[in-house]
Amino acid sequence: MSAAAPPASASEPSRQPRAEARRGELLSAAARLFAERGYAAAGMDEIARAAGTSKGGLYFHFPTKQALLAAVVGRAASLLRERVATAMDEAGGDPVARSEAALAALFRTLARRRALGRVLAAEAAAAGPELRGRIERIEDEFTALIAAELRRAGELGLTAPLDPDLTARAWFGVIRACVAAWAGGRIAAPPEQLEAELRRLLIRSAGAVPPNQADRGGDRCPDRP
Amino acid sequence: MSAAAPPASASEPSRQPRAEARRGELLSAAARLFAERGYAAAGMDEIARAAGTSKGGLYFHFPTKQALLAAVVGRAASLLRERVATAMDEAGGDPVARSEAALAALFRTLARRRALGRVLAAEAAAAGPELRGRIERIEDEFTALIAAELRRAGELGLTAPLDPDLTARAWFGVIRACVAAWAGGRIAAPPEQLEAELRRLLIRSAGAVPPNQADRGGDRCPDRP
DNA sequence: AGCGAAACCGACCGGCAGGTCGGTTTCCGA
DNA sequence: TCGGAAACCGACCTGCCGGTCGGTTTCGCT
Repeated sequence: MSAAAPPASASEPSRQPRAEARRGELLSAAARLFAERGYAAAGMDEIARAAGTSKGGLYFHFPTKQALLAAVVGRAASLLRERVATAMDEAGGDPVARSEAALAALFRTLARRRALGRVLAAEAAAAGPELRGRIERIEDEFTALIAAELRRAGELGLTAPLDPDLTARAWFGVIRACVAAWAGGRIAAPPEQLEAELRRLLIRSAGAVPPNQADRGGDRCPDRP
Repeated sequence: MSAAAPPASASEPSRQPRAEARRGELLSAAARLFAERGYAAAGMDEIARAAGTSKGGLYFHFPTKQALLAAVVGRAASLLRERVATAMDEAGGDPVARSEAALAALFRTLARRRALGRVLAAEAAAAGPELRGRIERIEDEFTALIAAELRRAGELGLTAPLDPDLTARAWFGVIRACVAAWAGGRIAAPPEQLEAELRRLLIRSAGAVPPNQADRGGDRCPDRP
């Protein structure tokens, strides 16, 4: 990865970029099939076919099936990371607002691409302990991100007394469960409405002052009409 | 289950009861191995060995591997059903108390036998669509149970305005996520403390009056010191 | 054009695990 | 004691799927 690197001019679809693009297609197809039929049930041949290539072509890019799954997971994690970071950046400095933004970004990203959620939530666990460990690490990462905001919010007196880590974990669980139920058609509401409802629920669970009312001070009962 | 039933004297380990007992052992071993190594990775021979029997003996009781998993899931569901029903019964008539009790029973049962949770949460999804459907049905069942209480509580003015179904779903997700994290050693707190913290969190998320304060009337801010 | 490497193909292999089956043991009722 | 059925055993079979490999096409570069 040292000598052969071209000048990286973006408009030149030479060797490396082309491979990269194919790699992406393969990952998409793999994610879809892993989600639809499960890790074990999705065959390498099937995945290759679905991506418009062959088994050999697939094995040219990924040395093993586990590596393929790991790549799928890694890419999903990167996407989530990026979306969440952007959303938190745009939310400004208020920790409650930042938490809300992070959760919303998580929700939207997972809701938009249900395959991603399924793979992260279930399939990866069935592929051996090391993958399971990686998934847990990713979950811990986002949990810690939110917990940090919650801790700050608590110190500022913006929430009820609570355990930030546990609360963050709980929130993550809520997002996952609701996205899963919604993706499975077991919640009829449109995603925007769902998101709004969830936002209220989560904020309430922290006993938090909604960010747009924070300047009003200590009123802790925002939900009373 | 109609003609062949013996007089059911509990002290007679004749044919049927003996088989039933072995069946139970097989189910336990299967649950443990499915949880530990995953559905795909756990072999029938291995399961049989772990239960102190042989492959043939195992196949005498269960026609196929999927059937075995289905039985494991079914038994887990029965256990949960029973525990939750009992807890709700004992909680009396107050819908908030009943919800709390149901959640607590869910939490305790899942926390006590982590294998059960893993199988329900992850492994079953990897074993084909029909099993996945059954799991979803079970989840829906408990969700509906809690949603009904929440709806009643809402009508009685004991909660903030909320969507009962969504809230119940969210609660279920919280339980699952926290039990999973705790079972994985990623939450250090002892289960009792965890349970208490979760209880507070969930009640707060509904904007509910804690049941022991319900008679005091409309005060909706229980967490204020 | 033509060369070399990257990218791709698909027939084939080998092991593994789910499922089978004939035989054996265990147990109960008469 | 004995007959027969339920319960159990484990060697064997078989299809499937992850992985391999020699060959072929595509592409960039000069």
